[in-house]
Order: sequence, then C-alpha cells, then structure tokens
Amino acid sequence: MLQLQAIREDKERMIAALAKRNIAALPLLDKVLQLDEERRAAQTRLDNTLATSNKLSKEIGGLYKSGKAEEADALKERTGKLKEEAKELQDSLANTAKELQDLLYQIPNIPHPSVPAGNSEEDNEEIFKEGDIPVLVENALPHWELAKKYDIIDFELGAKVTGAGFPVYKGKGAKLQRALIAYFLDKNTEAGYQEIQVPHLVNEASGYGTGQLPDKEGQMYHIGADDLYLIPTSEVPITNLFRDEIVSEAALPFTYTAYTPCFRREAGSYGAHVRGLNRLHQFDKVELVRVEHPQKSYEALDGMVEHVKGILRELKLPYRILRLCGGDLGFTSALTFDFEVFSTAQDRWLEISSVSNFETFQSNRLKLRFRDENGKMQLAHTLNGSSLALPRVLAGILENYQTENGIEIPEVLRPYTGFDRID
RNA sequence: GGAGAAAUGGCAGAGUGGUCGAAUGCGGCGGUCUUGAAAACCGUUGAGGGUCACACCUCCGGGGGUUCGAAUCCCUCUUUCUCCGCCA
Repeated sequence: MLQLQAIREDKERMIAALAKRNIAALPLLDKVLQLDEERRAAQTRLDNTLATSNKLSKEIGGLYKSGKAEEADALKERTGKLKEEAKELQDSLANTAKELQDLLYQIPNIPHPSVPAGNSEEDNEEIFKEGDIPVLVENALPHWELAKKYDIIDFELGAKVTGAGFPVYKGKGAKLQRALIAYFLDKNTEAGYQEIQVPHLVNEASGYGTGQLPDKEGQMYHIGADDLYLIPTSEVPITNLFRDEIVSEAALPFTYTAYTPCFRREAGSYGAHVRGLNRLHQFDKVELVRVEHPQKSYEALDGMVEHVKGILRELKLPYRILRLCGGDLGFTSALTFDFEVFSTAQDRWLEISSVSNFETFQSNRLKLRFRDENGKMQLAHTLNGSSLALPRVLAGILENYQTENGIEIPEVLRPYTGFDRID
C-alpha cells in the first residue's frame, strides 16, 4: 500500500512511474487526495465535538461532587446532544476512511526507475545468461515422460487422491526432492539466513499484510470453516512475523529462509504449458525473506540475485535473469528479477525464482517500522526471493541431465541423494 | 470438546466508574560524578491522527453495549494458562 504522505508530496513522480504499469493514475490519485482531505476534515469536526463533550463530562463530575445535581443534569442534556452528533460524525468518518482504504488497496507499488516499460512478459529485459545448453541424446524426452519412464513421479495417482496438479513423488524422485530442499536450505544458512519453520495456513490479516488480499482471493485455497488460507508461498507467513512490529534499527537486517509447500489454485490456467511439473496446485519451495534498512535494500536485492546465481551455477543448469517490465511486475513489487532455467526437451524457459524488493509497500500494510537515529519512525523495506522453486528445478535437472543410461544427478546433490543416477 | 482463570506501556506489574495514557520496578536514552567504566543520584522514555508549532482527538487483546463519564460494569470474539476428555 502506498503511503498517503508520499502521494501528497510526490504525485507527479508516481503518475509517471505507474504509467510503466500502463495505469493512468491521475484520477485515482486525485480521488485519494480528495478522500484524504475529506477524512481529515471529518476527523477534525469529530475531534472538536469530543473535546467539548469531554470537557463537559469533567464538569459534571465536579458538580456532582459538590452536590450541585441540578446544574449537572442541565449539562447532561448538552452532552447527550453532542453524543448523537459524535455518532453521526463517526459514521461518516468511517465511511470516508473505508472508501479511502479500499482505493489505496487497489493501487500497485511504484516501479523502480530501472523497470522498463512494457505490456507483457515479451517486454521483460534479459540482463544475464549463463550455462551451456546441453546437446541432448537422440530421442530426448520431456520431464513428464522421463518421470513415467523411471517411475519417479506419478501424476495420475495424485489426480486420483486429490486432483490434477497434485503429483505423487516416488522412490528416487521423492529422495531427490528431499535432497534439493536440504541442499537449498544449507546454501541459504551458509549465506547467513536463519532457517525457520512457519505455519502453512495463515489468517486473513496475514493475507492483507503481504498483499495477497483483498484482490487475489482466487489464487489461494480458503478453509471456510476456520477462515484460514493455505499459503501460496512462505513469503506470507515469514513476512507477517513482522506485522505490527517496531524493530530496532541496530537489529536490521532480518534474514530468514524456510522450506514450505505452496498451494495455488491457478484458476484458469490450462493447456500444454501446464503439463507435468510446469504448473502445480501444490509444490515445494525454499524461500528467502529479508527485512532491510531502506538505504540498504537495493544492495541486499543484488546480494540475493548473486546468491541465487551461485546455486544455479553449482547445479550447472542453463539459466537467465530477467528484469521484469512494468506490465509483468507483481502488484506489490517495486523491482523484480526472475530466474528462468532452460528446459531443453521442451525448448522453453521455466521460471524458477523471483527476487523482489517491495520497498515500503508491504511494511506500510504490516506496520513494520523501526526508529532511526534521529528518533523518527520509518517503515522498513521487505524483500523476498525463491531459492528455489522445486518442481521446475527438478524438471530442468531431469531434462538437461538425461543420458542414454538414465538421469545423472548433479555433483553437488550427490552427498544429499546418496545415489548418482536415476535409471 | 467440557469446566474455570486471565489478557494493561520494551518487560514485570498496580489500577474495579471521574482530573488515568495510566503508579512502581526493571530495561532504554540523556546528564552529574569518574582518567575511563561500574555503582549512586537527577532527568527522560508508547503508538496513531492533527497543527508551522501548540491545543486537541483516539488507543489498556478485537468488536459491540451501559453511562454525562469506562482500563475499570455488561455482551461477544480471539488468545493464553489450569483441570478433565481425546489424541500424532
């Protein structure tokens, strides 16, 4: 959520930045400012009414004590009227505040100056590419065929138990998943991230805190009986650890890593591009979350990008990094780098990580603040990134490491798997 | 799931209808003293709105109610603790 004060002070810059998202922000922001003024005017009127009422109440107390009940009763009539007035003012204030809030919830984050304009993923900017695309064996297979051939992932079985998009991993497939999780967590903790385990279900307030609600209800599974949501990413519970917190400046940054399953409804996505592991309703992910000092958040973002690079380099997977354009940038993000691994047998790139700086967009909703050296409250910056999303990494490994004699296991994973080949 | 108790500032913990944003202690910050530090002493120390700055308003787990007036009384929800039941 954008900060009102920033809109008041910097409207023109915001309009220019939001144009990169193809949003004509002028009428929106004008409406915001208008509602903001109305809200403040209503607040002032209410405050004055309450001030009078408070004063009178104190007088009444004094009068009763000194036995002047009649005078007190006379004053009561006045406070009674003020009370009615206050009630009305309160209602109208609440309406205005609600309207303002709803409007603010609809406005996405301001893109960073480096974000290119653009409409769709076509316009994302490739900024880095590394790793050789292997020359595959004669009759190379896509990962879903390989999964069947070696009996390591069973999509039909998962469909029977739950539905499409809930695969069952078996034998060496399951073990490889576990190896990847352990390897990622080890890499992250070595880099200084603290490993934590968080709930896989969150409440409504958490959904609002990180920006999944109110607009993306359809993306999350909702447990009606208890009004809880299955997490679409561990970003939600981890970042919400800091909701309503005032942290000390000296304690920054906070850096966490967690493994969780992720649940996404993915309503409306079907077709060839969602085959196999490409898009699932439940998948595993290891996540990084940072809470940073505003002055250091972009340095931290670069650090996260370098960190994820290091992992992909070790896995020896061909990958590229994209700077997302305004049209493809997530609602809450100011700047996002997507990592994509090349799926050789499908001849396409698969997104395996998304590393973002949200600046104060989330912390404003979360009320995540710190007191700076001048004693002023400031919103912290939040960042997160995947390191990494499992299914597509798995797809990349299966496809790129396939040989005539089975699937080789990347060197760095062998200590974790205990085997060096799936055959 | 049943019965009972509780929820107050960074922490601990007073406060059962009026001047209480809230005693006291600890912690934090500033100062005196000291070569420096500790101890001691003095002062200061919640958040949001509002204002040029004051004034002023709101907040004592959340929501609602009673009252001229609520941290304090009532209802409700949530959470925590104790006992019972069930159970990985």
